[in-house]
Amino acid sequence: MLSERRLQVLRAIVQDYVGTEEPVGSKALTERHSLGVSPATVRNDMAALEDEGYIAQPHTSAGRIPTDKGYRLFVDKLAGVKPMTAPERRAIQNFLDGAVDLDDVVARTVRLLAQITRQVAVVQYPSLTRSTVRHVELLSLAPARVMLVLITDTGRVEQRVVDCPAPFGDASLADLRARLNSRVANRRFTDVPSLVEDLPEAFEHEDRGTVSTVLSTLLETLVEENEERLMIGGTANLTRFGHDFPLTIRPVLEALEEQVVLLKLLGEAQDPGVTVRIGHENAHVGLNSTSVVSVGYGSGGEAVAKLGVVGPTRMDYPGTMGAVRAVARYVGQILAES
Amino acid sequence: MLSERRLQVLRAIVQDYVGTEEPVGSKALTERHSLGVSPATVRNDMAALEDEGYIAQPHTSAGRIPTDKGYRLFVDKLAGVKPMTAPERRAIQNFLDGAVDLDDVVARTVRLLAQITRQVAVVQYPSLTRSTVRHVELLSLAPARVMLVLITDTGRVEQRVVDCPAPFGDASLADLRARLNSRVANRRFTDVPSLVEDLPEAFEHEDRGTVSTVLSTLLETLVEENEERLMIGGTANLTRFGHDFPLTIRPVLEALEEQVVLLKLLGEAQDPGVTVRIGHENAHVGLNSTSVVSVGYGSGGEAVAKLGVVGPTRMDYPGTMGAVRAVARYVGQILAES
DNA sequence: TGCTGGCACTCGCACGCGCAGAGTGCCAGG
DNA sequence: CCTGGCACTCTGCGCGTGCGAGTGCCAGCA
Repeated sequence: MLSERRLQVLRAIVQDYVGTEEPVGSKALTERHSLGVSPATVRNDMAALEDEGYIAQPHTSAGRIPTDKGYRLFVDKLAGVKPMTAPERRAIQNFLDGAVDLDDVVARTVRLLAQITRQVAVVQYPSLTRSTVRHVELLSLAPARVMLVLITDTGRVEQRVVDCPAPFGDASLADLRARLNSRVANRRFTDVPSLVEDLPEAFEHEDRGTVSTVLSTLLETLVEENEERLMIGGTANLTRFGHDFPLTIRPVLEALEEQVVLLKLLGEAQDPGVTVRIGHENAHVGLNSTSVVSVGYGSGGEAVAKLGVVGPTRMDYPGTMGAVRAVARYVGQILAES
Repeated sequence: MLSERRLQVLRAIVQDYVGTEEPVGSKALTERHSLGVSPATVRNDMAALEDEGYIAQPHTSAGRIPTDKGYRLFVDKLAGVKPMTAPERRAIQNFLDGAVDLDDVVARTVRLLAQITRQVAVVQYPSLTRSTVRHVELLSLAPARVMLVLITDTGRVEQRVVDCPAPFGDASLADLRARLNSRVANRRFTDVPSLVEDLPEAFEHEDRGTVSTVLSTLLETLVEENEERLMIGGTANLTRFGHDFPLTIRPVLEALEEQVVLLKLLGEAQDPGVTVRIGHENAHVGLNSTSVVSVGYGSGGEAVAKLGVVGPTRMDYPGTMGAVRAVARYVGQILAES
């Protein structure tokens, strides 16, 4: 167990390193933080912290930098979430209030997050699986061709063109539309399958094939998790990463383009609050030198999607966590209103 | 006017520089290209080319590199478009054929372009203004709230929520839907305003306000050019840019995030064929060290949107132009089929 | 007139060196 | 258990040097 002072030393190291981006030595520490002890004592503490794996020195006779483990301890025990100031909160709200539709909300959120955290922002579109159906619309494109439009409570719209096995009359179409909506409107996606199960039986024999086809397309759309989209922004902030560019930045850019990777990354974080994954805690190797700060957001009490930022492990965790949390909160509000 | 051989020398310089990324000297030139003359002669030619501003030397006693003007001449006069090979074309087609909807087509196109050209790919979504209306759908969300869904012939879907000045009955809604569609279905966006102008007059006085509101929202959606979206990919390829990273890459990333900038960039290119903008020909300063190769694509004979790549001025122009043209062609085919 | 080989010249770059500065570990004393 | 002192170890930086690539120019030749 580490003594209280040693924890303070670790905290000071993290803070200084985050600020200066340079390895921090014992002397500088005692000067900037009033620890009440001499550099020599701090050196002993640092040696102990290094033994425990919380800090490391890039090379002999350089200062120390925190390890992933050190950051982890810092985040868990040593630092709270720094709340946004009132003006900041107002600015967030104002900026998001201008959004006209879902795409715009997401786009603005990404910009905003990237701007306040000065890092790469990732915002997942409100997920289909957890939301409810607002409306299902069926349009006849051709005698045997129907367009299915699904509108969710978060304002998201998905459309699919369905090729029917047989021509389908407008009357039948209207019938199906009405029955479908009366059953599934305002129901959760997960409930839909059982709700429409017996729907084909209500139709003439000749129409049943088409109805089944439409229904299965609907169900596919509902569960199609890999259709989950996300938007990223602020990649230019990656240039503030470090000095050893190409090697650091490249895998990160590659990982960011793999939406699957990002979705998985966000999905893994199951905490109700802000989740932080530091360095090697990220499964994807390209992100081993980054930290991901994410949180769920949603229109009601429940989270329908995630958002977060990707930045260097050397980041301002309290500030970033505060920003992420605040933005998520306001996005949730916006979604609830619309 | 430059002699034939001097043009050949310029061509050789461009080709070598693109290949090696290093300033090319007179000796290396005569070795790699059979120009039939000695290095000394080539040196004289190079001096002439430099006087004319086609090439430059980074510092005295280094080889020459092409200037923007040199690339321009190369593209205009010295190099054709290198067509894709048959296997490459098949690969493109196969890859694009798997797409399930418009988003998927665009996403696949971006990946594909980025992969073949090894540069940053930009694909504009099929533009609203030039396409035609396939269907307009109206859904009642609440008594005085209507959702407007616009479906275009390219498969694009736009939706807007309209707050009505007065409650609007389901019968009126169905009426409006029917009238609207009979007038605008399969018409070009530009024709829509005049087609719906007198529509409110067909309704009861109490509904006219709502009808007007819905119509003006529809018109807004149609003309809302800034809603034009685009998708970019392959940003990781920026890391192959050069050695002096942060300075070069940062403004490019920033420019890429400014969709407005990119849209303007693509919009400026009005050529029917492949357009190349080299270095300082790009209005945006962040892109002064890049070249943009773009081309229009579309489902019919007419271009409905643009796509292209952004890369270093030192790029393989013939190959890139060939790839861009080929991809655009196949995307057009896919859109026409669906 | 235009091409060629030869030659002197100019730089940029990589290398090696030495020095200063920062930071450490250890130890003896309070 | 803390502190001041001391010897030690690195890294980064400035500097001078040598090398090599590449050039420009010139005189000779077809």
